Amino acid sequence: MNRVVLIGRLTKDPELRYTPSGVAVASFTLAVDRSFKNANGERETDFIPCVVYRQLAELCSNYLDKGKLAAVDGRLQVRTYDAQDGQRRWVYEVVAENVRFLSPKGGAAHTASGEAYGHEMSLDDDIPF
Amino acid sequence: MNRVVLIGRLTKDPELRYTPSGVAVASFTLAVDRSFKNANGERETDFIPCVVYRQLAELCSNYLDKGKLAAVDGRLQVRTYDAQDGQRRWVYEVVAENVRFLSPKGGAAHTASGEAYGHEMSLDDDIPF
Amino acid sequence: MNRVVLIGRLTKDPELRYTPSGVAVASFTLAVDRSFKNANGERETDFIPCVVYRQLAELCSNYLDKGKLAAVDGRLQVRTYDAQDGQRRWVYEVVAENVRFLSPKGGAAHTASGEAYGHEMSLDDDIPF
Amino acid sequence: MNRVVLIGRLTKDPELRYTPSGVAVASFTLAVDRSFKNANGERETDFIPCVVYRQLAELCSNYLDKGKLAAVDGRLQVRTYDAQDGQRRWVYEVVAENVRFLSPKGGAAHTASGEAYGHEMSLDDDIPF
DNA sequence: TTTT
DNA sequence: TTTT
Repeated sequence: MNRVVLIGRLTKDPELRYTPSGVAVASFTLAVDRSFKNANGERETDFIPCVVYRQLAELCSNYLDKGKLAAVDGRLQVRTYDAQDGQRRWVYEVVAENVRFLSPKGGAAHTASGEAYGHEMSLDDDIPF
Repeated sequence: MNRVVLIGRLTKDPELRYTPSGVAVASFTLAVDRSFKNANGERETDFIPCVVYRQLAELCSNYLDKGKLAAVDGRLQVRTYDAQDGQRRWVYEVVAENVRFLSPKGGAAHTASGEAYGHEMSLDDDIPF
Repeated sequence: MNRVVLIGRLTKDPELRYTPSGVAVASFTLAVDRSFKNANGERETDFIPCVVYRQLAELCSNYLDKGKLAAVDGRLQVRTYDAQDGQRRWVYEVVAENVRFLSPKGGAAHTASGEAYGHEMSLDDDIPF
Repeated sequence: MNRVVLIGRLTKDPELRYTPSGVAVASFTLAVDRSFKNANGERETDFIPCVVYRQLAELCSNYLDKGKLAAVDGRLQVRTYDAQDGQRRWVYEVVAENVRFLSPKGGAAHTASGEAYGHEMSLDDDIPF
């Protein structure tokens, strides 16, 4: 079991890439405010990297951009790689399975279509179970 | 373990009540759209009753009203009662521990303060752990 | 967005049925203990109905039975029906998308196979995204 | 909003430390199996660092050890620090707010008390809301 | 209609 | 008893 739900704002426009086999991959970072204040009375923020695949990646790339609010539901994944300094490094990211666009219509991201705002996007948009 | 996260719109203004001992209790129903379409190509909606206690109840009563979008994080609770026809009946409701107001500022609900929009409200707003 | 995660014990053996079109449907109730005690110092329990479809239904029917511990990850759904007294009634249930069998091997439920204990069962057991 | 639920096994015994001000802090890593198989038919595992504070830290330190199964419910937090090579590095960890011990009684971890197995431990064990 |  |  591995479930993550986040609500936050994109720190930048999503980056859209394609795997060698042609699968769309979008990545972005969510700025997620903590619900409590720290010892200095400040509200801190966690910056959490997210990845999305396939059709949902293209939707995110079309409807989300810097500053937009989104909810992400997915799982926390850890990848490992060997850095250029010869050290093993870890990458933590949330693999989003559903994304809900929460910023109201308007702004560049929404000129293509207003439809996306108002319901959740998932990979299996027509499959009840 | 019992965790629920919902995003939906209020079907009505919240109802605010007080227990005999003076604890504020707000209740409202969230209309939560399903992320998939049914056999007829329609997107169905689940209407999910939510309750909130104490200070958070008063915040919800002030900042939320009919049609507003909100995210709720809490637990699913079942209460039982004996109906007037002598039958045992069950009440299912999500007891919200955190609520995030997602409707943009403006509208009657936000004239009192613009501050609530933009961060999550929880019962322990200053306690890090 | 509609996410539910529960850990609890089955109050009975699961019931396995088939829809007219041949889809397997398993249903069971989870007894989920609250993490806090009530005013009388007692730990209360929520009894939460769950449904599972397709292949996962058959797995649950094979590996779960009364008293077994399980984790369920899914969504909260509300169905409506007209009762025999002419009244509209509501059914709340968690539609499980993933189930993890948490009771240790042994007992009748596990004679068929020991494999299920130890990893989560989902509807798309071989699909990474 | 920032919610994480994990079920996995401890890769080692938890480490218990105290902050200068005397707050107990337990840390451990959960090995969380993915629910699907990769392209080579193997089930991969995510190794996810978790931290727990205060009384819950001491409970974890007493009841959990290497190989034990646990469910964790909390939030994903990112800390930043400057490494000895002068580079900024990020630490991702799940701050557990509730922990449920899922390994059956018995084994060194349970000689102190059998009570912990069977219900969830949280920081506010007697507070209903 | 409830489990350990 | 249902929201956009």
